[in-house]
Amino acid sequence: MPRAGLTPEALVAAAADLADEIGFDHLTLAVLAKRFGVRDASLYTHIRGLADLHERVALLALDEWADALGAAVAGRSGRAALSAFADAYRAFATEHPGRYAATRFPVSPERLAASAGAARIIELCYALLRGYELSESAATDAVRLLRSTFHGFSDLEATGGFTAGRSLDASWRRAVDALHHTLTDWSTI
Amino acid sequence: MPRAGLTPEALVAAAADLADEIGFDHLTLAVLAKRFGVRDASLYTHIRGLADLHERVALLALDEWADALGAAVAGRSGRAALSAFADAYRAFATEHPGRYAATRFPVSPERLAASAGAARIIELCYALLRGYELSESAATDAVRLLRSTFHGFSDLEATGGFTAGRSLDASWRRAVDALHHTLTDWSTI
DNA sequence: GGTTGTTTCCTAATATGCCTAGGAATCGGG
DNA sequence: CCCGATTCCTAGGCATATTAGGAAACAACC
Repeated sequence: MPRAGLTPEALVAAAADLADEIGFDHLTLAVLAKRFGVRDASLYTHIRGLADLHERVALLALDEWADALGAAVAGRSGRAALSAFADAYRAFATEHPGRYAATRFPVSPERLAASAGAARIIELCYALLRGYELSESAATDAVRLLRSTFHGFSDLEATGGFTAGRSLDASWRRAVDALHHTLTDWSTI
Repeated sequence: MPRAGLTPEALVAAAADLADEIGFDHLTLAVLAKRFGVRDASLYTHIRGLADLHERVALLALDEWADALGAAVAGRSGRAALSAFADAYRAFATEHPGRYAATRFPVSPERLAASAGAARIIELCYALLRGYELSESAATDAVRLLRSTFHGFSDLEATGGFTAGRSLDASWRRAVDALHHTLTDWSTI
């Protein structure tokens, strides 16, 4: 019987797709192995175990997400950049729910530092604020506010937390407008 | 050997405490049974299974949370009510991480409707906005914004998403101030 | 092309967790 | 005291994660 030709990269990519299909916490070694026509024990040649796979998927998702966010804000500034960033943020969460859930998985500090994704996203947030002229400590507060709003909305939307009949798109746009307004008036609040 | 005297209520209360200690997704029937000095199979007389336990803990947490939020806003209005609500929201999330995680567990619609907790929390959010004079659709957008910001901040804080050195309390206060400002200027944004 | 060493994948086995079936002990009402 | 109902138990099945060790495929070298 020929070999399946597994690699850590192929496993992680397939696991990320699988997570988007069935949910990050339903991601199991058995179903991942089945996707490659292989026994689950065979995966241990390429990954250390389930926890390792989870971390690798998280890092992959953070990288892909950073790419998407970076592309969205490229060539834009101020309100246009904020809006594009926000939409790319929410789009990633809704189109890749498994990957998005993975980004909240607690990755070990060493691996997180070794990978660029997470830091790039934070950096993009700070870059977003250049159009609003904030002090350093204000910028940290503002980045936390942006991330809280974006993450909270995306997470509540993904987990069915919003039940009112009104359009989620409309509420989202309103939230982004409100953030722009807040950032504009930051020093006078 | 005398009986352990289990009841669904005792099990759910202990499960909620356990979730706060070890995390909602590490909550297991084996460790819950051990806490009562009982075999895991014995729990099935009182609960239907793990999924049922998860739902019951979620409903308990929603009720307790609604109580805390209701007490915080009682007798206050406007900015003071918003601030008290926000602090009670975050305090619940940080002091009861397992219960807080449980509130995001997808409970079946029937049970959710049968219990008052979730609806009371949403209702409190709307009540919070009476001081700001918003139209009906605006109120829905505003409630979604409030919940997004509160949930996003609490969740990122709980999962270690904030790493900058600045005080989280200070950033939180700033976020609440920003929301007050947004609500005040809502119609002009 | 054959040989040899390495890597990949397999089978086998253990541990833990959820869950069901059926039996024994305990409790409470007569 | 006894009888019915309930509670808790043992035993077992199934799924998953994980380790150990063996066989087959691959690759490099003669």
